[in-house]
Amino acid sequence: MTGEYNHNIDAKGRLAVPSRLRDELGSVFYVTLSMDRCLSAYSAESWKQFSDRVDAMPFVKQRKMRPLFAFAARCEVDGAGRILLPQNLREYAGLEKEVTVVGCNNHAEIWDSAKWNEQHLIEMTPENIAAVMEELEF
Amino acid sequence: MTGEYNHNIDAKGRLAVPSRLRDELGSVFYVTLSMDRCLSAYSAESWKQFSDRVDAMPFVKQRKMRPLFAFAARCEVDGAGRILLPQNLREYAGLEKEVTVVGCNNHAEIWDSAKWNEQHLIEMTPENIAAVMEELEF
DNA sequence: GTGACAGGTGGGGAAAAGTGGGAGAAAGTG
DNA sequence: CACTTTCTCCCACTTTTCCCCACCTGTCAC
Repeated sequence: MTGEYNHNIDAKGRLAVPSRLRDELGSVFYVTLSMDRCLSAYSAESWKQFSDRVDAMPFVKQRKMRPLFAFAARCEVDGAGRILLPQNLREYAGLEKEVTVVGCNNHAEIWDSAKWNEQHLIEMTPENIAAVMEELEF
Repeated sequence: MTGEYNHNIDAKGRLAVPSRLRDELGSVFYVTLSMDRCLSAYSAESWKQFSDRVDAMPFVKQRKMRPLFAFAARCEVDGAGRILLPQNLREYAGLEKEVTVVGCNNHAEIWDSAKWNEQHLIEMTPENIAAVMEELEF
């Protein structure tokens, strides 16, 4: 998944899934908390991979993963290509109205646009790109 | 199972099963004690897995598992999608009226809402999420 | 320039979920 | 055996959700 997409959350908490990402996310996918106070969306397939992996962990370690499930939402896209984001997730990520959806290879991230713009500035410098490629090792 | 759901226990000790979890828990499931003074609900299927596993343990070890069975309740959901929580379980978890049901991948947890809100604050910080994902290596 | 189409946005109404309470059945108690 | 208490099934009400339709806007083709 690639690209940056600006969308608005409407009064009911609905967010349009960018059409370019719709195929890759599928008609039912999962959204959960992520670092940097943003949300991450995973296709049903990669969510299953993830949850199977947690299932295989020892009991005590499973408990630590609790927040990732407790605050995850199973989202079904409606006829107009939108999902309903639960209020607790919106609050966590500080989503009010303007939202940026960011393609991140195996998942998509959902940011408050203002917050993304800050992050964006940091990440989009030649210096940072150089640093990133340094880490690539191939 | 995913998500956070707030419900009220009524005067008769009944609790509505969140509709999003109903399919996964099934029409008959098991509720028992858990850590952190909350209750855990397991689908009939995963309860059987669990009890089979205990069955396979050496006798002396089985005895230690006794409380998990002694205080477990087999719950049947009624026509309105509710279960009846036995008083001893409610007392253990300090459930009065406001209750939060939390999806935890392979089971659901039932918390007193006030207690969950405290836990919630700890688990839902970006720092904690970052630490959790660190452990995942996903 | 204009029409057609696709993507995105907004809102109303039917359906479902959640909540509360009453009456009859069952179980426990003196 | 009578009485109380608990459980369970049923119905009614309120709130929320979600499904559907309509509109708006930008893009592309002609």
